[in-house]
Amino acid sequence: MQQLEAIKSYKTFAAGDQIMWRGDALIYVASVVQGVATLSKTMEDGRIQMVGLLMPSDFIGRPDRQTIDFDVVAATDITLCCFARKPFDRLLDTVPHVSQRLMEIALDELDAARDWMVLLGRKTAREKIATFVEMMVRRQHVAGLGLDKQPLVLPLTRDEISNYLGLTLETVSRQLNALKKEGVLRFNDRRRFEVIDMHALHAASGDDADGGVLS
Amino acid sequence: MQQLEAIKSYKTFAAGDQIMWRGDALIYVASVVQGVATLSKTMEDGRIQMVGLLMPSDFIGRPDRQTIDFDVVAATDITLCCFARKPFDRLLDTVPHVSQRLMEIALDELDAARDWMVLLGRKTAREKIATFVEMMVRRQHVAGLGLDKQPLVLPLTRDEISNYLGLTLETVSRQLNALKKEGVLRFNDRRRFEVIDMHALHAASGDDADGGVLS
DNA sequence: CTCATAGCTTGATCTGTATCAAAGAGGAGG
DNA sequence: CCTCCTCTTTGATACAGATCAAGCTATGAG
Repeated sequence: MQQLEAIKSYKTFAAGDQIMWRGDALIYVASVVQGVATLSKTMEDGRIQMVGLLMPSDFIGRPDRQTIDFDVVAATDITLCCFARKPFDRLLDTVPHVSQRLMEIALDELDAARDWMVLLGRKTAREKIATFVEMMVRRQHVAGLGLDKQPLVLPLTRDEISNYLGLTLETVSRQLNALKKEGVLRFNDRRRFEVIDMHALHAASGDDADGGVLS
Repeated sequence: MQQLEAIKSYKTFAAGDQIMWRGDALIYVASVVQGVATLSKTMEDGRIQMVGLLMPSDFIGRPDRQTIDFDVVAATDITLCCFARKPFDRLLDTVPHVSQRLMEIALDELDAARDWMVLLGRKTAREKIATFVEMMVRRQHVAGLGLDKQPLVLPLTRDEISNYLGLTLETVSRQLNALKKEGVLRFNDRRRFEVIDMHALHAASGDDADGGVLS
């Protein structure tokens, strides 16, 4: 792993910056140190679908692939820990443990993508929003913060959320405000919120009871 | 690779048979020799979303994962080439080429899942159907059949297609018949069809011009 | 402090797809 | 050849969410 240390460097981007363009050569791989980035695809006529959300500890890059097929954009100010592609690939060939870890990451992403397919194809607007908020809660807890760290942050605008969930921004706004009115969420400002009724939130998500969220 | 030969066996299933249940221990990995199987997830209340379609040459199984999180069902009669899990895993540790190939497969699936997310989240019913039919054309060509092999087969019922595309069976039926009426497709029976106007089909898919389908 | 602007909310209306309902094939088994 | 039974088609209607259209509210620049 000392070899990895030798080739790493940090890069920062401001909120809104494009980190990589669809079709770009993948000249480095990186992991997110702090901040949030979005992976998204745009159709010819401008319709956008987010296909992933990168948060601290997430990884960008794919062994043996030269390009990526989506845009990567900084949603907030973000710091990446980057490894130049060439030496990283060499490392893969020599250290089996690294490539095993990458396989795990790829399979985790695949599982997440499939869960998202259920959300996009079959869930109602309400269920989509509840699932999204629950995910924000879970991921911000995992990010080393205490279990009762409140308020939490919505790292995306209403418009970005709508592109993640396959909705319009108006529908996102209405559903979020409905959850507020019902006393499930409380907002300090547009970005900062607290979950008042975790049980109701989960019940609204359409997911199996006790997915282990509260454990 | 002789080691792989030594541990393989064939299994067949009839159309409709459940091949693996969600949560099942993954006691073998397999590749599809012939026939089609579906991967799908069912919500508590019965809503179903297909998250993948296995056709000849596709692979089931994931290194280092003990269970799967979706159902695998035979859509047609199907033959699998199976490898017992334990010896297969041992092989992974000793033959790097195999695990590289598995990584490629996982990344291909991830790309496919992300494309499907765009379809589910942003495409209209018409675009979904056109994309699906185009995919059937492409995959049946790849399966070693001549480029002009017609008629082609729809290996799924209208109901199954609706679960793949995030629609209802009625909408699938209507859209398919609309394409027929417009002279884009021709049906011999419910399952066998020909593409009359490939260009119109592609134009209706919502995908970028010339995705290399016709080349 | 004031303005400009990007993001958000809220209301009215429209529409694509779901839902509900019923009847029409096609194939398998007797 | 008839009879189920499953799959499919087709029509009528309902509704969730999109679209269109104002306003509103933070925030950052000047």
